[in-house]
Amino acid sequence: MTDQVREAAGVRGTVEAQGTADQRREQMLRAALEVICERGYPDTRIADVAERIGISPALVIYYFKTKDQLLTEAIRYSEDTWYADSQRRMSSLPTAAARLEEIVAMSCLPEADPEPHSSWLLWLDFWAQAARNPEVASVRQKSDERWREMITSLVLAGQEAGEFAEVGAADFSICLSALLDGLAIQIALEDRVVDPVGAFELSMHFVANQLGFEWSPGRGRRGADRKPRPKGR
Amino acid sequence: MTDQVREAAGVRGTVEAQGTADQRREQMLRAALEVICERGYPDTRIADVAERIGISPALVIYYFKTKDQLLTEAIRYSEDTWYADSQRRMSSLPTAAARLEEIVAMSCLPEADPEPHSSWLLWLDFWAQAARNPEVASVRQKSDERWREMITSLVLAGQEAGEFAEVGAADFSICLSALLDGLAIQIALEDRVVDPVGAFELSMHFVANQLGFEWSPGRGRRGADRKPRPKGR
DNA sequence: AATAGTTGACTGAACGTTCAGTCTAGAAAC
DNA sequence: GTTTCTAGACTGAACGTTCAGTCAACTATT
Repeated sequence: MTDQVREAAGVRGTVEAQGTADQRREQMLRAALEVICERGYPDTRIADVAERIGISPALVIYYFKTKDQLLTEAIRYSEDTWYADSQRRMSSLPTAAARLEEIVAMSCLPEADPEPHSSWLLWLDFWAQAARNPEVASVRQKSDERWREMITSLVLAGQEAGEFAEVGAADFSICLSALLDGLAIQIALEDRVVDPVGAFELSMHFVANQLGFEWSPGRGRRGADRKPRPKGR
Repeated sequence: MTDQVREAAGVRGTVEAQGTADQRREQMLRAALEVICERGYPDTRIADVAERIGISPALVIYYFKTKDQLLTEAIRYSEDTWYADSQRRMSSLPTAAARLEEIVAMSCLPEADPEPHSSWLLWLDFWAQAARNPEVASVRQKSDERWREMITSLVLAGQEAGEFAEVGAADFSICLSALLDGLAIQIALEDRVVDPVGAFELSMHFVANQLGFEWSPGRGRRGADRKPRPKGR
């Protein structure tokens, strides 16, 4: 886990004074995200973050003036990472339908998150925090807009290509993103009746139904019948 | 506000030693909910709750052994109140469609919440808390099951009455509740593009579309064009 | 009907802990 | 030799919880 850092640092030991500082920051941001996932946003202490990467708490304050800054930047970082990742995945897929499916999969299925953080729980804290912390609120607003725009333009592209029916793209994006958020809650909270795969298929049926194309669980994607996810926690 | 207590206590001054204690509890629970809405679950201090009703913090601990107990009971209380309220509303409506509409309205439109707490934000804290607090988690699980069962049985009833098309009631309830949760997030966070009325109509279109009945915004309900909700906060 | 005993609601002050942030000074880099 | 990075000790404040005791209202006793 700490090897990522060394790896990313390159083989050369020196020359990277400026690089090193940036790496330190990222290292802390990642650590912060891990702690937030485990303990929750409000219960995340700078001492936890420091301990996780074996440095002193004072150093965390040295890099981020305050705890709040560390945490809000961590959230921003997570947000950007996720978005970049989704862009990367989109770009390698041919049809609008496939891209939409990928988006839905990213929201429902665990698997290939950006690295080890399972991040689902992060959203819950993220939302709760956005309610009172203006900084976080603006990150969320932007993130949500980005997300909906992504869906919207995907739908429009699909419609131009003749893949999708002519429904209101804006309304559809609001609907789908809300549905995915709602399902994400259940998944994050490990609800007994809403498992990731079920949520994925439910969402895809909704999408296919609304946009008027055919979709069935099997397909090229490794989707439907994955390994029987670990049940208790 | 404090008059509720006197009112509920009845005109008689004495005899109510046992009643008084229960009222105190409820008074504290309500105060706790108010504070949670304002400051958020983790930042709610027992001193806040005490101050709000003009008592000493020690008294709060006297009634609830710990802060945690106060807060979890407050959530349970809120949950039960909401559920009871929804039941009450259901019972006075004739058709399954009308009841479903009422449910959707309760999830989207502010207006007639159980009293002053606008409670939307509560859900966000509720979910975030459920992620790590087992006590809260079990309250949420039950609450969600109740909620979905309510929808399910409503759908089944509507189908038997010939109001609705024959779709899978269980899947539909998962879908609708997720959609409503997702929209609730946007409403709570006052997202620029998802206002309560828009969310309500979006949901109803979804419902009507899925269940195959006609629905248009106007109707008997005072729904669509209400007073132009206060924008900033 | 006055007195003493009992109980439950309630408070103020204090304790103990936890934690974000500061301060000082040493080590490393340039 | 100055700047950057780092750690350890420390501080100040916030806050949950404890505790000893007050006050008022009943009950039982005489």
